[in-house]
Amino acid sequence: MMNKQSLRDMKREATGNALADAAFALALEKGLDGFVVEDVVQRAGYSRRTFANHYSCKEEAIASAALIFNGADEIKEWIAGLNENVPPLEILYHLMKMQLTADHFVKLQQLVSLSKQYPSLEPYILSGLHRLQISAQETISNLSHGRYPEGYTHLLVGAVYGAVLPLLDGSLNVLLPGQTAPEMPEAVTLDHYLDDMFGYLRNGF
Amino acid sequence: MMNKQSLRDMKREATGNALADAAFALALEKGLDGFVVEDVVQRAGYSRRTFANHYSCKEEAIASAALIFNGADEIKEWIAGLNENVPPLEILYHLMKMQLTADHFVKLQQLVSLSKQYPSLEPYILSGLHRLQISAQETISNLSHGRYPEGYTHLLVGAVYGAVLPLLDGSLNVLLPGQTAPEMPEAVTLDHYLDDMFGYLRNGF
DNA sequence: TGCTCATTGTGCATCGTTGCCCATTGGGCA
DNA sequence: TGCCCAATGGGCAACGATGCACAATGAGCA
Repeated sequence: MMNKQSLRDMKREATGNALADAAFALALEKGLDGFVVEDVVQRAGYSRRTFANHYSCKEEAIASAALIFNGADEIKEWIAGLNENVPPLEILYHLMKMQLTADHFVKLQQLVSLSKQYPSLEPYILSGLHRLQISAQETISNLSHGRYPEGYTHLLVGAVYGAVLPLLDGSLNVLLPGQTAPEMPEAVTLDHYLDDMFGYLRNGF
Repeated sequence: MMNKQSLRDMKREATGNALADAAFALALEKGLDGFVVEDVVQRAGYSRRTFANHYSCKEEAIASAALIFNGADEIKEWIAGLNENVPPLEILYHLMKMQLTADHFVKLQQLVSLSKQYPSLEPYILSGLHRLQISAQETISNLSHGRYPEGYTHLLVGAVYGAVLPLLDGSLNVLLPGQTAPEMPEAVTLDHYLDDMFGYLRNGF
């Protein structure tokens, strides 16, 4: 149940994360055109050449920050220790609960907000979300070895990630733990919304 | 006046320092034979092979911890910005003041204490001190380009480092900033002792 | 004594990071 | 328009860190 990946892989991932974090922070501080790649690598403590080894441009690095989860190691361990009998929908439920923390949700919102201001970010964000969905899909597929109809798990994963989308673009008012006053009558908490959506899925729509 | 060494060199040094720190901490916690190299690299986050790239054994790593100064970067900058007209003795004085802080002095005392318990440490500690002396010697030599008689700067540096030795082996009772009660009548503060010794040197013995 | 096993030493290939190079791009300015 | 220069992209070699294999050591034990 220990670290499945080698020290080398862990450090490469740490490098990419550090660069993405630095790029994301700079984007929030100075806007997309308020800094250059040199600033990113200087803040993260790497060379410009190394940045190019990980990302093709600032936008890609910024969007990749959304793929960095706080409890990443714990999530990986949990996935590695998953039992084959756990229903796919419950895997997805716990995965969402672990990944979509309040902190991470704020980060996603900031990212989407940035992409409104700088449309060039959008394709990279979409690409990042897509990779998340693919990753979840593979997790599900690896555990349910043909025990479900073709396309069934894709449908599930697609539904879940589809349900998350309105959380991001501002079409829903989400009440975060720190916030107290729900001026908007339609405001819901993040946990509430997820539970509602998974309720629909568990009841077969 | 910026970082004179490359990013690559800085990181290599950081690796060696992290390994030395881990080895030193483990030696204090568990004794010299209470841990193995594997424990060191695991604590520092490196591989066993990397340890071998830096140190030939535990003892060497532990002793090297004494060469790690808190304000290392500031010291290097100060040396790099030194004026040629500064007398060698004053260079040595400031160098000692910057390197021999109370924290570092405690570390040296712990190291010497360890070497009493584990004599195999001693040669590595002596080697480390010698490297320090060589380093100071080179700093002095590089700045005083033949403006002093042959051997004169060596004499100075040797005298200074000779004066430091009794501080380490317990033959002098040194009163540290945190300590209040000087039960021993001969107790002196670190700064006081250094000032006295440099007083002798400035007066030509 | 001979065996086992943990620890260490070391050679080698691989990979990630860095430094250096130059070509290209694109915006600002004369 | 043509020029300059910051920023970028990418090839290449050097170097540090890693993984792996294997030999050597040495303590503990049958």
